[in-house]
Amino acid sequence: MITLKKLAEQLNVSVSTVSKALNDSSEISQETIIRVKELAKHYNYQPNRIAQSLQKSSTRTIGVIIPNILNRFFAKVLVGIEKEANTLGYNIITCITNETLSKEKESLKLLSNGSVDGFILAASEETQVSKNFDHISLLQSSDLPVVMFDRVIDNVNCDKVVIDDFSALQKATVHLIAKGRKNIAFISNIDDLNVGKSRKQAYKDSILKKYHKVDESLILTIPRKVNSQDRIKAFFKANPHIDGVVSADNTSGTIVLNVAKDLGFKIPEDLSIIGFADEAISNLSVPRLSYISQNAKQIGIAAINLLVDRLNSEEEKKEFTTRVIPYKIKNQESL
Amino acid sequence: MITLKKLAEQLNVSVSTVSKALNDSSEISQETIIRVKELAKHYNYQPNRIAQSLQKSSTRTIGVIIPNILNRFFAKVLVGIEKEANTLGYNIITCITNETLSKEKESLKLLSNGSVDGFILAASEETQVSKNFDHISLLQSSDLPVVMFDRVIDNVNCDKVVIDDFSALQKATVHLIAKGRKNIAFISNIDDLNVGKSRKQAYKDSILKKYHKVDESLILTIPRKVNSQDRIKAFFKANPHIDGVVSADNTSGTIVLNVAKDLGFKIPEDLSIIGFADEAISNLSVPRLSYISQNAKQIGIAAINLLVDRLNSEEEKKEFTTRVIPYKIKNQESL
DNA sequence: TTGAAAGCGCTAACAC
DNA sequence: GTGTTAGCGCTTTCAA
Repeated sequence: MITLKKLAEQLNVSVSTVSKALNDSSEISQETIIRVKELAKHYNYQPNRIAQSLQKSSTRTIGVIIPNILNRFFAKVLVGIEKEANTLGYNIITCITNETLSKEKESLKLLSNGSVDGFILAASEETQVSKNFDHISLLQSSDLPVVMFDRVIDNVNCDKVVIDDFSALQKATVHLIAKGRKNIAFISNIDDLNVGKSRKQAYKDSILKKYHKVDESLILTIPRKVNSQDRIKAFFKANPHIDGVVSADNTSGTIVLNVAKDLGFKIPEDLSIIGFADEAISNLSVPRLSYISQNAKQIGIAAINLLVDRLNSEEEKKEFTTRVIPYKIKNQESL
Repeated sequence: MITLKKLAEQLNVSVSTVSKALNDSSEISQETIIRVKELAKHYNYQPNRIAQSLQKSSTRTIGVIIPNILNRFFAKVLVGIEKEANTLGYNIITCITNETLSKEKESLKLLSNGSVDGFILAASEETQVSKNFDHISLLQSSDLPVVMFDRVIDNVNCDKVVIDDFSALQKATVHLIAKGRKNIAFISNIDDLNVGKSRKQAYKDSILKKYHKVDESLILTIPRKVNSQDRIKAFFKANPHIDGVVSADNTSGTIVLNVAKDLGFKIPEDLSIIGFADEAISNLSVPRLSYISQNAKQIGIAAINLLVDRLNSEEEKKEFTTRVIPYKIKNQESL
């Protein structure tokens, strides 16, 4: 590895001269600057990032803690974070908690030793269920800023990025009601999560408002890791009068569509379906699934920007903000 | 941030004593070790990783360069890498090239400045198409080891992890032939890639061997970013005599199944389908898609192990190895 | 215009 | 058993 010292030796100048020259310091003569830069280029010199980090006590690296990268939503958020981070001159270290509290704790601890300048985090399922947030609150005292997204925790004081889940589900449900659907089911495999609860409540409220009662038998909650297809098939066989479905998660909308079709439902004539998804998921079924788009990439971009803003703010203890990213309802084929 | 120095001041001993005590050096008395450790625990002392990295010139961080995290295969490989890396005491910095050569070059360059100890890399589409590999070969000279997986490049000399694509496709095709299928189509949205080419060739060879000629009109290659569903629908309308499909990628199998069903095909009676997928994808359709499983997580685990082995090998220039991870054909519902 | 020296936090060889 | 010192590669103050 080529270092300042080696360049300095070759040029018969001091290390500090080389350093200054490479940084275009006004202290150094043009001539020297050129000589130094030429040699540096010749050896393809890159300043050692670790040394810079130590010196500046700033790593320009962000820790991103995510529950599950196989969930397209999180994968997309990560894409947004990574891309925007790069343009801002940051790298990201990714930790996947696999929805466990222990890995979440460990990841925060392991990276809180100078490895990163801050965190972007979506809480794991286990964290939300167990209501154990000390490891996150504790970060406040280490002056490592945190931005939470999607899986945010009310009790933790930090910048946050969310979508308005409640309103999205309300709008989707009202959509189906407007189509004249009377037996609208709600299907979710994220009933443990805050977002899941909020989405369910929005569904219930909308149904209640229109039909004055909620039929609990039309609510299907599927635990993670259980085979959704079998559950959904049984659910439809038991409730053949269903004429609308609102899905609260990323996968069950597609499965509902295909299962119902297999059972003889015409879509959208007999059954309207809407789920959380994106274009690629929508494209997997015939007809294409109508969906609520969460603008996942935007969420990621907003998160990293909030974080970097805070890193750059002169410690002046800005108020924490919560940014709400707009959602969109897209594609009418299954409505 | 609490440092050795601060601990040393409080304890009225030297920094090196504290350092040695925390590392259980035999030079230090039990009594001191206990005193030091207690104070360290009290302050929740964590050694600064950046300082350690600088001192040891080893970061215990791996750069992972991936074309597209929204592709489930790569997401799964990443899960494998991340988990295994953590057990081995490594962090990973993830870069997503979005299938571009420029981002791939930039990522390698940016991380080759001491940020990481080595790389795990799957080449981008653009890299493979343009046959521009200098940025990868160049790493050899910087003693940063590389392990390539899946999208490997023959001309680059390094450790590699792959599956036997040729054999997998052969086996899948022969499977359909054995079911009596006579008009077997091949569908791929990865025709640009080496793996895509290899899979197509295996299909052709198998068909040729049995039926002595290949009907090129039964081969559908879809460029990335084009809407697969429309293409596949048109393809089936133009070729209603198709009775078998081998899909070379992660998504078209599901789309084929749903499109064909929508056009009136009974599956698997009228049409047998097999694709590259995993359980979750398979589960999205009715009947469930039969699939070739690439054991993506295993690929990731193998890659990080190869890399760490090389990092630990005493520079003795071990031969480069290529590990072939076994694939499996799973689920018979759509066959 | 250039160089010497200190220091970021840590480890390790070498004194004492 | 403990302390001193040097050094990892870099930036930056201060002196020349």
